Amino acid sequence: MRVLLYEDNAAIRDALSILLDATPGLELAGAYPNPVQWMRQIPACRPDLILMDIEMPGLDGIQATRAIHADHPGLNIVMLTVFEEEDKIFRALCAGAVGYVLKNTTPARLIASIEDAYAGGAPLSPSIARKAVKLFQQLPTPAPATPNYALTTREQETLKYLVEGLSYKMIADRMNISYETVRTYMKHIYEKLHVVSMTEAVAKALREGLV
Amino acid sequence: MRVLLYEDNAAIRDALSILLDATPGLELAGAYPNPVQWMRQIPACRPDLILMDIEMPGLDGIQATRAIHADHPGLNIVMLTVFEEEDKIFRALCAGAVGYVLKNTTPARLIASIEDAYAGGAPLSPSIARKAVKLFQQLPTPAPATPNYALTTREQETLKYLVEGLSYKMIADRMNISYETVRTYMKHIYEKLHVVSMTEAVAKALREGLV
DNA sequence: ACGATTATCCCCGAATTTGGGGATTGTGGG
DNA sequence: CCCACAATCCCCAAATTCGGGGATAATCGT
Repeated sequence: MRVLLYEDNAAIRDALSILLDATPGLELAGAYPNPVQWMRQIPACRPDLILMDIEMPGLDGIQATRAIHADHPGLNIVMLTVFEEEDKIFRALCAGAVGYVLKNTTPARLIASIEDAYAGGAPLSPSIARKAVKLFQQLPTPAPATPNYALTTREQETLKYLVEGLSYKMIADRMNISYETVRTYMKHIYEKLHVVSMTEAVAKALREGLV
Repeated sequence: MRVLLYEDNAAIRDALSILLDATPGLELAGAYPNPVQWMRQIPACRPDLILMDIEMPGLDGIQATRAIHADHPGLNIVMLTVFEEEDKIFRALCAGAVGYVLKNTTPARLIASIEDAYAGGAPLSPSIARKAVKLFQQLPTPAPATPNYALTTREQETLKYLVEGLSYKMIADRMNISYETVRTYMKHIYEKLHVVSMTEAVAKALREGLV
């Protein structure tokens, strides 16, 4: 299996080059500090898999992944990075990466991930996998099926203001009713939503689009 | 760790019950042929994790997952099934499952998956992981960059529990730190997020995917 | 016309949160 | 070696929320 490496840090690039080349079954097809020249390098190196850093001067690893994936749909691209932000994970996977491993991964695991990707798997560092799964949960639900909590109009209004971060007093003010009435509505909301605190109510309202 | 099992096939249910109960560190909180009565069973069994079959008479495992996840956002649900269709995988993960393991998994791997899920991982059978990643690539490419609030690890944890609806006391308990420390973290979170109340913090965290 | 529901308001006591201080370790960088 | 910063804990006082009562008036459906 031929591996092409894009990594701007020379020390890391060299270390990985040695590691890859020393591994039986793997062959270092090339190693460059950035993927600007990928259009020439890929045909020249004929890699089976690309290890791609995210932060590189010249051309962003995610953009490069998108471009390469569009041009070579069957080519496996694995992101190799220190970033754990959901945003980057999401964009990298959408761009066509099949794996996402963190740089603190041990050499043995890194090799395993490469082989995993080549074998049709999806190597994701554990913490990454969890974040990726969480991203699904934020997606527009295929089958809405929003439960009916039967909140009255005023209760819904109250909940809306609560989600905006207002306190009981401020809500009372905004709705031109007394503080006590807000309290009453909140009690009803808590019963109907099966929650016992403002935070739970806000979380439930946002997650289920009640606002 | 307490595990609740929903599986309609009596033979499989019994076998898994025995396996789970025989595993050190695991405790079988309950085992039922379907999740119709989950509203009563979950408070009664107080599980840390649920193993959920997909095809069950009475109530579909995915729908049940959606409902349970809406009501108990912090509860880990792992799908246990024979289905490998992308459609079911997608819907299950969107519904709130954190893992998806196939029934041909060995007992040892199944136990490992359960522990993985409880530890905050996302146990996916290899072929499932690849399919899940492919689903991302079919998605539109939105996702603007999220601002960096520079929350420390512990502050992020605190925020996560806050979004789950826990009080300061409960968070202190869960994180094995004192109430006062939680207070300190909350003060920092408020400063960094530019909010002044729990509700605002929760709303901001959810809306900007900080959790 | 009667019961159910909605919208409004009130009290008390207990629990929780918030703001504004301080303090002590340990760690990593310059 | 010193400084910044993360992680941990503490106190006080004020503001806010929560649970469990109760009450009045209007509306609505059968």
